[in-house]
Amino acid sequence: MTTPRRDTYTPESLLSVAVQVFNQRGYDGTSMEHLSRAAGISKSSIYHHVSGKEELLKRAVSRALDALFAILEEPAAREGQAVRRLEHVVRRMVEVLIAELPYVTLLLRVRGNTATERWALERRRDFDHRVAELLKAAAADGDVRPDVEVRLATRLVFGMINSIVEWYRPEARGASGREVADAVVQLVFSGLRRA
Amino acid sequence: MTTPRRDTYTPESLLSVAVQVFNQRGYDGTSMEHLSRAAGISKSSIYHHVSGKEELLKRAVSRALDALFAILEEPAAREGQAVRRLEHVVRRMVEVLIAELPYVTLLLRVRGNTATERWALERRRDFDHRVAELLKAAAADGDVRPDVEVRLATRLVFGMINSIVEWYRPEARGASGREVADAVVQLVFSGLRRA
DNA sequence: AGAGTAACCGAACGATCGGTCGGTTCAAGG
DNA sequence: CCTTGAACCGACCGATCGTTCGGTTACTCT
Repeated sequence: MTTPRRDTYTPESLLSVAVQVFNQRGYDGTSMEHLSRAAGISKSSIYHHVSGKEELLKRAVSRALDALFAILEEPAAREGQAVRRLEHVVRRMVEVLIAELPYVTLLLRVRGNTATERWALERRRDFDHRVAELLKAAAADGDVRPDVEVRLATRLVFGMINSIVEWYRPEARGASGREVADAVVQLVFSGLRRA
Repeated sequence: MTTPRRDTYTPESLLSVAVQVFNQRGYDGTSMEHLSRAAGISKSSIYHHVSGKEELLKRAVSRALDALFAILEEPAAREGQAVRRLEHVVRRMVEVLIAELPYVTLLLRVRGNTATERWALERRRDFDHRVAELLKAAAADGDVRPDVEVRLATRLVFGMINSIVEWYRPEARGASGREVADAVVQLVFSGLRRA
């Protein structure tokens, strides 16, 4: 059993600092100098823990993507009525987004300038399609209102959920993750579900 | 009457090129070299038309903000029932967002790294508050459902509307601006309005 | 105590950043 | 035709970018 040295950075703990700075300044707007100041170690020391700036980005968006894809593997997302599965996925998306807030925030802001960013965008599209198919299935069951296009509705619902990263702050106890998830489900489904 | 020389850049026509590149690569991820290549003139020539990179940003976000604030001055946004005024503002926000798509897109992505960006964020907050007060008034009238917090609902609705910039492409004729506006109003108000 | 090594540092690398400068091109107006 | 000035250019500026390197510190293990 290796006892960890005290007070020292691991790739993971360094990542949590870096992601905060990335979200505040933007990935491109963040220099390694910014990161070193925020971490309290020298610029060159960062390279002892990670291979460079892009590895930090890759680790961050991977964490977010893994958490999102895990939702689709949950039993409640795989079994039962499509509209029920959709509701579960929507609720869990909000919860995951809040639980992994800084990582998902960063994921939602990548623009595609580097190979890592383009890879992240591609995996995001995969996830979106998986959820869109759920909504399509619910529409085929006749469980959602037919007067709004499925494709359009999917995008608007994703927009509402993803926008949470723009204002939710866990430290300011305005609303818990569950309360936000309830509100989103209310708003989305009282608008979507047939009256 | 001064006849304009043909084929030459004005600050405005240069801006429309620059905003496209800003939106594709991100403001910080865009160098003057990128802009010059996209505009087809040399880097130094850009400085003949505008004072620098930040002026391009300022012009772009100003255009977006002016268009948004103009909505609040429209008669239908100032007179009548609060819930009616709110519906008008929501619909017009979608229309303005689509009409001025690249400029609003850039506005919604500023992070606050420069003075111009912080100024834009401040004006955005002002606008948000003006709309939030409309929703609050509609709630006081008893015209929106009481089981979702006004503050929370405002943010989620803004999130849905603003997310349009992430996927709407005018060239691909999927849905017209009016169709999108209709869908948003349907989704927002069939969830908001008391049954 | 001595060896091994994780953690860290300052200095410097070539590249690129936003921006400046002196000068050239070219079409309009007298 | 000749002057004028808008439009444009290549070369260059100091600063900063992400990254590398040689070396030092400090802790663990024997």
